[in-house]
Amino acid sequence: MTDVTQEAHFCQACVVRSRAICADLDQDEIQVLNSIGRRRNLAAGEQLLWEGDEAIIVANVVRGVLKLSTQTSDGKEQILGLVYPSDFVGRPFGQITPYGVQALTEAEVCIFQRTDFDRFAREHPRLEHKLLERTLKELDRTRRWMLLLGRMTAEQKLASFLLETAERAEPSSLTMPLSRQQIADVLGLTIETVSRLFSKMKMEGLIDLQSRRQVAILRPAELAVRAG
Amino acid sequence: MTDVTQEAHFCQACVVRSRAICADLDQDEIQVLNSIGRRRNLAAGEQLLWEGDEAIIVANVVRGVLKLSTQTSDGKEQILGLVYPSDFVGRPFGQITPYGVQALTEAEVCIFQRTDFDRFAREHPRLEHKLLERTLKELDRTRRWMLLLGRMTAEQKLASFLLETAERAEPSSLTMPLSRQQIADVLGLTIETVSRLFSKMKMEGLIDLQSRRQVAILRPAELAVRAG
DNA sequence: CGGCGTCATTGATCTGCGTCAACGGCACCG
DNA sequence: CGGTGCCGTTGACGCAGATCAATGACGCCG
Repeated sequence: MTDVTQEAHFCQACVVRSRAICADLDQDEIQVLNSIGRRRNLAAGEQLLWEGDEAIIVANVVRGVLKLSTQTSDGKEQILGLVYPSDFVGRPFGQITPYGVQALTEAEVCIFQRTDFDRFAREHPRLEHKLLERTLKELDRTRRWMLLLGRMTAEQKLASFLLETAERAEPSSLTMPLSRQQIADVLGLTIETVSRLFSKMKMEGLIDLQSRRQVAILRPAELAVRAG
Repeated sequence: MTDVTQEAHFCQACVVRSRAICADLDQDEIQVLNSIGRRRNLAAGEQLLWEGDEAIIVANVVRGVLKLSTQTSDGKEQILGLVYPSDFVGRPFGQITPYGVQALTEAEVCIFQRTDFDRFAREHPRLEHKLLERTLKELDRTRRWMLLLGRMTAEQKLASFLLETAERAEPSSLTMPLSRQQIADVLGLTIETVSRLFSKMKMEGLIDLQSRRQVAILRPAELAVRAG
């Protein structure tokens, strides 16, 4: 077996193959894509891309959770997006990475040189179409988040966040990939406010906190009411 | 002359032709696109799309300014984006319009049935590519806006907004397409806070207010400092 | 097991912005 | 010209959430 076939084989066994942008590609195309990509493991906390750097690479997420984030000149952070397995990160067709990308958990990504990826994409309309649909969805999600940031109270923000996070995870008891500070950075709040709200919601029986990262949603309907 | 050629002729004379997503299309393609689109004038305040409706149409903006907006269950509005000539509006490849679209000024748009447009786009990779690049840029812009909404003070927000609006318009004296309330809805503030900040900035000599809609930026550098 | 560092919780206080209310200015219209 | 209505401005006040500060709960490592 050559290296390429080995890698192609690897690609076919890829756990996110059917959900990622590569889903529609045929056998030959996958092999080409494979030859320009490579796997990389990231430790929790490891930075994949730095805001403002040249946009050298793009990637598919295979395992783990990453965050996209930026900060104000005085250092306050805002998380712009969370990225889960099968999601795509990076800025194709752009010179500059407009936000930082960092692993929140141990993670695995499938990396491409941006220029290689751009060329491949332009030659494969089906891939570009997938990427377009994904980008449009991401834009919708981001705009919903804007409503949250601009017009919701702290309680509405946290309730919305918990419900959305729960959707991503297995039923009932969910393990938060985010620390309190990171949740605050997602919602445009401070860590103290987030912590107080967790305590309040626990006291009111909406949620249970088995440990700091283990949250159980006890009354989703009531939580939805709080989310507004 | 048939209707089609007339319309094709019309398209070539289009003022946004070179900047809109149709820019890369050749003569024949333009004619096809033309045959499935039509012009429409909108009065200031007229609604083009309603949030939550079926996504029936998409459009290019030819003239005027439109807003994309949504609201919380208790009626507070958040403007999600402003759309200028040559920009694209609507949700291709989606079932539901995720936000309302309303003309802020008298406007002219070039409308397509979404299903027609989707089909055309899938058959014309160059158009899809344009649309992808545009969507990626819009996503970048939207994410920068998230930082503003989540982490900036009222003054930083307004200063940023004024600078960005000035970029869009002719040098020096700019005519705001937005009312005070709409500016507040863009920035996630109240009309009173916006009004107070305008007064404060005028008093400090940063801007001049010739009339309610006429703003002149006197000290852009200082404004940039305030924007953070 | 104990000491240390990190993260989270909780309390006390402050403040930026929202809320409520009154007023002012400009356009429009009879 | 004066009335009417909308939009914007300004002031007084209150509160949600930020800030400042202390304490608590874990995990880690020697």
